[in-house]
Amino acid sequence: MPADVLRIALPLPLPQLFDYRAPGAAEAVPADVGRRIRVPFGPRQLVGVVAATGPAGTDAPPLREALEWLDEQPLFQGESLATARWLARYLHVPLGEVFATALPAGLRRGDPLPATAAHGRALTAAGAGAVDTLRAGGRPRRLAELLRAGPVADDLLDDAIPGWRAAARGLEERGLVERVALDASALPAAVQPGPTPTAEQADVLAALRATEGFTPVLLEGITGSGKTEVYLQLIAEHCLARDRQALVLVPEIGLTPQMLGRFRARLGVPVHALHSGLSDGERARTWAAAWRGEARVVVGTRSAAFVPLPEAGLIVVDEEHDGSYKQQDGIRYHARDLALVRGKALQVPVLLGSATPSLETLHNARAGRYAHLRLRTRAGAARPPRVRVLDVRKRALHAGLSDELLAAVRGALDADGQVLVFRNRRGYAPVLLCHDCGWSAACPRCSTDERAMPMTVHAGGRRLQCHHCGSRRPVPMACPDCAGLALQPQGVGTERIEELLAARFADVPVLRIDSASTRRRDGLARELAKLGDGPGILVGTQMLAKGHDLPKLVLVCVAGIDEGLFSADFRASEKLAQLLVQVSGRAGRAERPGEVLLQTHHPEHPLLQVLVGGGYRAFADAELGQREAAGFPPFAHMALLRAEAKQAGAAEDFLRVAAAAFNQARDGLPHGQARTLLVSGPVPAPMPRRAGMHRAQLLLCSQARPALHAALDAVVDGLHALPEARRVRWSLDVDPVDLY
DNA sequence: AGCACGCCGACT
DNA sequence: GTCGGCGTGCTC
Repeated sequence: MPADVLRIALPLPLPQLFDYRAPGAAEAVPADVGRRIRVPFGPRQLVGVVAATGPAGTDAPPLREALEWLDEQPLFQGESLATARWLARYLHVPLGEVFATALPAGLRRGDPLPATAAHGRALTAAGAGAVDTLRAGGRPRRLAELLRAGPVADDLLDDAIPGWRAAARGLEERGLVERVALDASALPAAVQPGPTPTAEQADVLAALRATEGFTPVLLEGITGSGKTEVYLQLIAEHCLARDRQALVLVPEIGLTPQMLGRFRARLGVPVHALHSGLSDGERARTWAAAWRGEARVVVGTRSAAFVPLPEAGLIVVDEEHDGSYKQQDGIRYHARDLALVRGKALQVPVLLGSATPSLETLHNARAGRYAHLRLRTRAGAARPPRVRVLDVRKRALHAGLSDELLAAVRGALDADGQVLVFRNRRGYAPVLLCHDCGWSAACPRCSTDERAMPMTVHAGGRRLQCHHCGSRRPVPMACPDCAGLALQPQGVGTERIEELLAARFADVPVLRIDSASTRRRDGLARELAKLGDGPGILVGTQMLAKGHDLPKLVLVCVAGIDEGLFSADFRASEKLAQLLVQVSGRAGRAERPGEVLLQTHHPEHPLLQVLVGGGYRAFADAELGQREAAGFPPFAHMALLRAEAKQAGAAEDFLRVAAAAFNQARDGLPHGQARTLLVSGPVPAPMPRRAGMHRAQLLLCSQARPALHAALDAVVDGLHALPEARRVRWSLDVDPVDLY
């Protein structure tokens, strides 16, 4: 009988596994599944993960031998292996790409799993007797004195004695100091006591304590109601006290040093952060520490949804509605949905927290699939902000701001308060227009069928930038069409608002916060520190909707949301409502009452009426009704096949063939299911030309998830082999959030 | 994907 | 006369 082969998942956009002989003429055994391995692949080498072992195919040519094992133990095992398989099937992407996405960069490249035991230094017996012989005041002496009380962790030494490593090396050579591994549980556990839970928090905690096994819970709590306090208590009780691990997912801009500090101070165990600002080495170490069960609390952004949890006790998804949980390129997974699938497999509670739950989650809660707990009052003395809609029709506007709004800003500053001015447009002005001939600056590489995309004016009016492809050029001296000198920036972006406010309120600091000023991870904290405690103004985009606490913020002004009220995207209303509620929630967190001004030309718009009159719940009720009537998610399920090509027409050609295949697959479905599957397109993408590529898409929609997935199962693998596929870049987005 | 092979335009 | 453009094909 021929020996079994290794069936390996490789990080390639190909649907199949690749077969190899085990390295060194060894047997391939089932225990190899989940181990990383280096293999030759054509002229290069790749790192793959063993997906299965088994007999080689009958017509198989002689197989190549894999080069080397990279792990003794499988990195994927049990739940993590099952979840990777599930995700590959659900998203219809190759398993190898899921493994690659689940691993931090270092491990993906083939680095060994890093050591994670915390290390420290200790005095040897000889060292203990020799402390007083060292030169007083010198670094070796200070180090030795510090170690007299017992071993000290390396990272604590970093804080205590800068440059201690050189001193330690000297002492180690003389046999006075040694490097020791520290038991994580032996680290000092200085736990800061938390506040006494409010009555509401106590009720919620009681309900959560009663959960057993997999329990999805929506924790709907208004801003300031103390959701984080509930997470902390639950982690302490449900995980740490029972010797289990906790995973906390936060949105990209929610993971601030402030919030990590709070976790660290309260939990008394090492809290591991996982986010894009870390080095590859740090990410790999945290992943390894979680894999070994050493990391008891992991707080991270989207990709942290993949960390192994061999001793899982709880998963928290904070701000579960946040768009940053959905990966928008590569394998397009949703971290919240992944967390739910893992919670089910791991048999642990999954806590979804938000002041403005996504309609998907609300729908699930209402259908009884999730428990639904609420926090309706702000903790402490804080009162909810007063919201006023400012009708600015026929009013004079200065950089888009009305006199009434500016007067309110003055009032707030005079009362020693801070003000946030929110505008969802970056740059100086969205359009540059020639007042003489009507020419406007457009991006040469991006356009819809009807019109080229306008370029945004930046840098105080000196530069043009395309927000779709990023291309830049200087603002021309004269109109390229008529040579006139009447080029005028039209419309208002955050830069222009900043310019006006800085001129009007020269006595206070005016800070603009946007993706440019906050590229670095600590950028936001740095910027906000400039504001201090005194009166001042923040101008910015949705980056300001969450993140740092701003206790002195008394007034939030929302300027120019009118574009958002009339967007074609079916999720635009939901996003706008969430944004308005989130940004409003920033006002008046401390003892001062806050005020919110919504400046609009459409005060009668139903979204504003419902939101201001009945709050987010009323909005969500109304919106869910409309989604149901229109047959949109969460009452239907979608998949979007996107394609782009340099050649005009190639994307459509590919999608036409795909559409035919989907229609054929639909005819093979049971009648009840087939009727619900709708194949629409191919149609040009909402931005048919972007960065020089021609783009089109095909939308699949069904009320029955099984029908949608049956069609995808039948078609997607075959798309790889289509001749039409060779001329295009294509990708499938299951449960798309954006339809473009 | 990424890499090799292969067949047509402007350079030392 | 070659360097290099990217179309096409293949990877256990």
